[in-house]
Amino acid sequence: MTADALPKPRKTPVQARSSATVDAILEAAARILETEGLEGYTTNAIAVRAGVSIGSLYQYFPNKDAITAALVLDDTEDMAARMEETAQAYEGRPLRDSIDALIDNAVCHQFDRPVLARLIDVEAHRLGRDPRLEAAQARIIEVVRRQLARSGLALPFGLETTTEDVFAIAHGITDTAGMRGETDRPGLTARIRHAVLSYLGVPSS
Amino acid sequence: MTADALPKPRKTPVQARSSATVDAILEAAARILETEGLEGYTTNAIAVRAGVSIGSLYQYFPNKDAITAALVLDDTEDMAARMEETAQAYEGRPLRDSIDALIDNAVCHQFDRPVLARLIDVEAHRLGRDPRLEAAQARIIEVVRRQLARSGLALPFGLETTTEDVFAIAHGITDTAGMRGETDRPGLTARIRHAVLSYLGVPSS
DNA sequence: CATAAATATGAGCAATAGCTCGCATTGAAA
DNA sequence: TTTCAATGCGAGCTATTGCTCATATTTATG
Repeated sequence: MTADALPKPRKTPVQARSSATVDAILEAAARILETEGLEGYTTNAIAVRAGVSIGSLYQYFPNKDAITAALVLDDTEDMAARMEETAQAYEGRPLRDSIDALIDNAVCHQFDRPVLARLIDVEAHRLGRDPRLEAAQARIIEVVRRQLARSGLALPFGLETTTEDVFAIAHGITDTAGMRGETDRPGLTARIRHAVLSYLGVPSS
Repeated sequence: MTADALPKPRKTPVQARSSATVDAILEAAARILETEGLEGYTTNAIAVRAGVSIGSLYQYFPNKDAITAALVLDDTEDMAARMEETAQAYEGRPLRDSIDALIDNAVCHQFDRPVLARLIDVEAHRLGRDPRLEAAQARIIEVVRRQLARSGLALPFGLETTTEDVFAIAHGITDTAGMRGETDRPGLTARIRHAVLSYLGVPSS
């Protein structure tokens, strides 16, 4: 018997094949959420689609919610990284260009997997607060807040509220379009840009 | 044995007490969704909170989804009725006033029970198409579409798309605010009005 | 090769969900 | 009052789900 008698924490992959197992599990979980919805989202189904036994799944995730939480965290951190890269790439350029690029990021992220994005959102709220997730979310918000702060615009409702509303507007339009199965991504981006820029009081191009 | 041997369809209330039972079930279902979320949303829990036996519940609803569907339909039809009343009450008045009133309706509807409103939305999508629900949704959309059509404005993206976006913008902002626990409803209404009016190209008041 | 840690397996358990069905009670019509 | 349909009841069946554990296989290391 080893020195550790705690049954709670699960193993962290150290060999290559176990990392592949974890990846396969998360990938399968995402695909099931996307294609079957919450109904078919069971641990056994995830294991089967991942080509992994149910026992292996539970060696790396203490419970089902941990899988979902990992999915949410990965998704959010990925988004944060993209937003930060985009903001840096467009540094010094006019506000309209950088906002365009950021919107394109958000649309790209949520538009080609709309069902998955929506369910991840729902589950994230159900799972409650998580420090790592909140940190990733804060990074995303910070990118936009900094853009607005540097813009010199007379913001309609203060920096915090305006930032929140810009996200809400973009999220609302993208979500609705995604659920309706719209396919015209450039058109969608144009609509969001118009909504955001007019909200900010930037004259339309 | 009666002439009808089909076990599928359930009874429709004809006496007063059974109508009360159905109401209690729907009320309990809504409250559980609101306070416990989808986790605690079980048929047995609904029956207990309604003060009704599980057997009675299944005399009026063929399955669990039928309860949810009734909840969604009631909610949507209620909203449709309010929107139509408001539109009629503000007929002839300037666009800004009627839009203000309609937004106030939507905010009022979704703001004081944000969790319930969100879950109803999620479930509505999961349940798929239903003619009666789509009819109620169409009534709501029609109210706004008519407002926009009569306004004489040069709409940014055509009548259909603009109507859809106006809803999406209002929905997005309200949803986010509701989930964050914001309590300043007049402020929220002002933000939505600004977002919608600026999107429509109406100069701010 | 020998050994032990890391990894993989899947039958099956405990808990719980949705739901049925036989029977009791209530209400209304005759 | 009698009668029967309408309504109400809840123990418990069936299916499924999250999850465990004893065991087998693979890999790293010396």
